[in-house]
Amino acid sequence: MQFPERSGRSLESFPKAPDFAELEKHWGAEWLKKGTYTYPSQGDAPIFSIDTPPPTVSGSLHVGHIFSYTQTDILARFARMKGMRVHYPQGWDDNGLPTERRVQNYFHIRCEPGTPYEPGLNLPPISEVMTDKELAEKKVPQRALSRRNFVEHCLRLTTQDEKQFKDLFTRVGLSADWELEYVTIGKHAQRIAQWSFLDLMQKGHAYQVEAPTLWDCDFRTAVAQAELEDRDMPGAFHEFDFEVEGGGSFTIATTRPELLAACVGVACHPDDERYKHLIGKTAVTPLFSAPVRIFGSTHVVPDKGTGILMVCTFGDQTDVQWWREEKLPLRQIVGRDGRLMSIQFGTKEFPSKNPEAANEVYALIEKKNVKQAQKIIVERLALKSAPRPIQHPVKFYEKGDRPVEILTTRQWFVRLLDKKEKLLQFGEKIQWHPEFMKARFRNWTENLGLDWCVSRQRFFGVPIPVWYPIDAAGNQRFEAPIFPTKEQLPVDPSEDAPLGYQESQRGQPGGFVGELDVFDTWFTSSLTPQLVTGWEWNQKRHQEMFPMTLRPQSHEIIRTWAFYTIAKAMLHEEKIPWNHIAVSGWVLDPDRKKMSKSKGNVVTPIQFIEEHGADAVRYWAGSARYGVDTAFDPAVMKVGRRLAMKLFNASKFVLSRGCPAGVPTCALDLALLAKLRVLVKRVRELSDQYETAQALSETEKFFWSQFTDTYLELVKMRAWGEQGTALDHASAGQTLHFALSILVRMFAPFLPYTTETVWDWMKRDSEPSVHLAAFPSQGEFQTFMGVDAGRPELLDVAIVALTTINQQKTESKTSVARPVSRIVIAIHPETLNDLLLVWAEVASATKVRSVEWDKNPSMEPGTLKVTAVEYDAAPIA
RNA sequence: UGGCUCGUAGCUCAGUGGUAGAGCACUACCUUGACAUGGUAGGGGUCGCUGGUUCGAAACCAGUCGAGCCAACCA
Repeated sequence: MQFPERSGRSLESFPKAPDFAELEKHWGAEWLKKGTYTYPSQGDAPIFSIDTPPPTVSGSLHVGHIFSYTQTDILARFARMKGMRVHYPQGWDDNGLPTERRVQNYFHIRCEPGTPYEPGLNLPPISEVMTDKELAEKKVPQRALSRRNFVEHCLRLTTQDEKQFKDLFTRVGLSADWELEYVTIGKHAQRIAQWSFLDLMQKGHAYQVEAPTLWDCDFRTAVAQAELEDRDMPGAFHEFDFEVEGGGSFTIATTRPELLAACVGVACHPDDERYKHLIGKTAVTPLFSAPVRIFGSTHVVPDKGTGILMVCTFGDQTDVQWWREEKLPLRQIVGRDGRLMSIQFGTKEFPSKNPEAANEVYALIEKKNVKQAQKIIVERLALKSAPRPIQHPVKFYEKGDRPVEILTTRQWFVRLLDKKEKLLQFGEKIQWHPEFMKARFRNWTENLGLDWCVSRQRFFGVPIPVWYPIDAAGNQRFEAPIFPTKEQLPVDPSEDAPLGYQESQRGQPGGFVGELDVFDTWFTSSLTPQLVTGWEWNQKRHQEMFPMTLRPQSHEIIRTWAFYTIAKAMLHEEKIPWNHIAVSGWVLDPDRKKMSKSKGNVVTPIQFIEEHGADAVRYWAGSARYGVDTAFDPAVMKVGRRLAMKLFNASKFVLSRGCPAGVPTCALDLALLAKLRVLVKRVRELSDQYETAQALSETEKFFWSQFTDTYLELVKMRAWGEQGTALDHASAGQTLHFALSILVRMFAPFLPYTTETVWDWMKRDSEPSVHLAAFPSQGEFQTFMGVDAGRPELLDVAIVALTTINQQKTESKTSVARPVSRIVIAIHPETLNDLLLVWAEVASATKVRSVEWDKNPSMEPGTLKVTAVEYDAAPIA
């Protein structure tokens, strides 16, 4: 079957130079209008569903967003062109601490539950009211708002931010289906998250407990293990003596002397000759004279500090472990605000052999923060030596400014520690791209130390759907929580009353109280697959789409997002959430540091889209392999722009030639098609394996080295109809149009604007967008030209001849357009036989009028050498 | 301390057993009827280092140095 006949289009009818900004605007609107990327909910074609990362809506975008989201888009476009039904939603993660903090700063407000609700309150951004300088000088406190007012302001700002994100994502050509847009604070997301909780409760995976919990004193909330990071901080060993009951003493070393009042035990290694005689005896703390038990533990490292140490509630996680194992008492002194609480020595909880002295000392540190308390305690202690400064890693909440404390609080947990093996098995069932990223998941899962704490003492989040009854005596009965029904969801227990109660019973004896905590933001984020399929609220779609096809994400959140999502799918349905996970690398600044807002090295993407065009920016993103960190380099965008420009110009040439009726018959044309056919096969395979950067690289290489720089030059005269027969002319036209159609579609996933423009020039009215066209296939070649009769080596030898003669001209410092009156070429006889089949094209492209062959069997086959050359006139001086 | 990744041209990166590659940058030349946001050519690398396997190693193995990430350690 031939390529349909059509006449050429005059060159003047094409735009002289493309205006990328204009094209982006035009096609962006057109695709939206025509629903080009709308999910086809009907049909038998396989589904390609993407669990897109909802970016944190924090007001600023950087090139890293564009980088990874474009890589996903490229996969989506490949799948769509391969005939799959692509389900490509885009969500926004607007629930959580980063948003809360941004809202606080933006409006200069804070949430103070209990503040009366002010209907219709609509504060302007603080920047419109006063300058940063005024704000600092006047020390204006943040305005306290009710939770409802606060959440309203959060929503106002996130809506505004989301529009910015959407504009940028649209501009860069993401083929997301905007009808599937979602937000993680929306009603639907709340319903999904709360249902997840109820399901976990019912299956016995969730529990609440009053237990040591990681706590951030600034945000005043519990945090999870996955949200911690180590920071290297200065500290100091302080050495001082404990007395032993019945005589004797020993010296302990600690970096946290301020916790002395919270000391509940002393530990040494059971084999340590220096201390093992003390095991079982009772020590007495200095200053507070509290009796504490001395015990042995193999966890103690004898050559660290003094080899004997105090256990406090709680200095670190080892303390928690010892506290549990040794059943030590609880003496908590640090409060939720990071200050020392009021306590009384000489009580059952805080025993002391000298309560008066103890209380006197404690009065000095009461209500002080940890740092101040340390200073005071150190001054009072009889230190054995000057504090010995050290540099040590300290655990911080990743968004916090002070080290986390460990406090005993009532929190909700999801039980995971007993399911490590199963989680690992589920991780194995998923295909990781690249494969080695699976090791990060494995590593994290194997080393998991705590169950997942899912409750947060914050305001802008999904409320935990629980109430607690209040008994007749006015006690809250946490052990008897009341849950909503599925139909009630979503609920806000602080505003809605549970079934069977009236709102007036809130806080009353015999009534109820609503849970105030909200979920960890990952609790909702880990449900994105359920959220986009609809889960219980769209069971048909959920059935056909779960597990989803692909989760794209970056590697630093494998331990959170990927991990929790896998855990949730496993706990709820015993399924993996997706069949593939593709992990993108990071964008590094030129010094190879990760770009991040806190480092101030962030590059905003819009300026690069303006400067180089969206397709050029996409080219940069598409050039990077999955899992590989890439230094930010605008030079790559320039290359992308050059490619787009070349595609425009080559298309103009081809389309200006017309496409006469006929079939490809010339050896050169058949050779090109044979090579193109191999490329198509290769690129289909590569894209199936998520190796899209390689697919782009090979397509691009072919385009430049086999098509524009060479074939187009060789075929020109024949395409103009100035060489060969009418059949030869038709062969050229057919080949050019067919090859262009193939190449345009192969570039379409990478350069959607450029290719759509070219496709628009070449397509018939009835044909759809290039992005809905079929990706090139072997079958298409079969239909077009039947059996593959092409000999690829003929194009190779023609290119070698063209290059060699051009090289000769360059060495002569003359124009390549200069006619050659006579040339002598040394060549292997067999190579000559091939070259003669395409010599007419080579001669016309190099303007050689007369050639003499020096057949030389000692020449390397496939090469040739110019031994003499004469030009028409003297070289230009 | 353990796990993973990386080390190739001035720069950004391809290349997993067979004569070291691309683009950018650099140099020279050329306005030729798709394209000067172009074209034709050119110079430039002991593939971090040391051993080993192999006829043959940038690639495989062992070790080593350096960089990054994830975790462990946190008294």
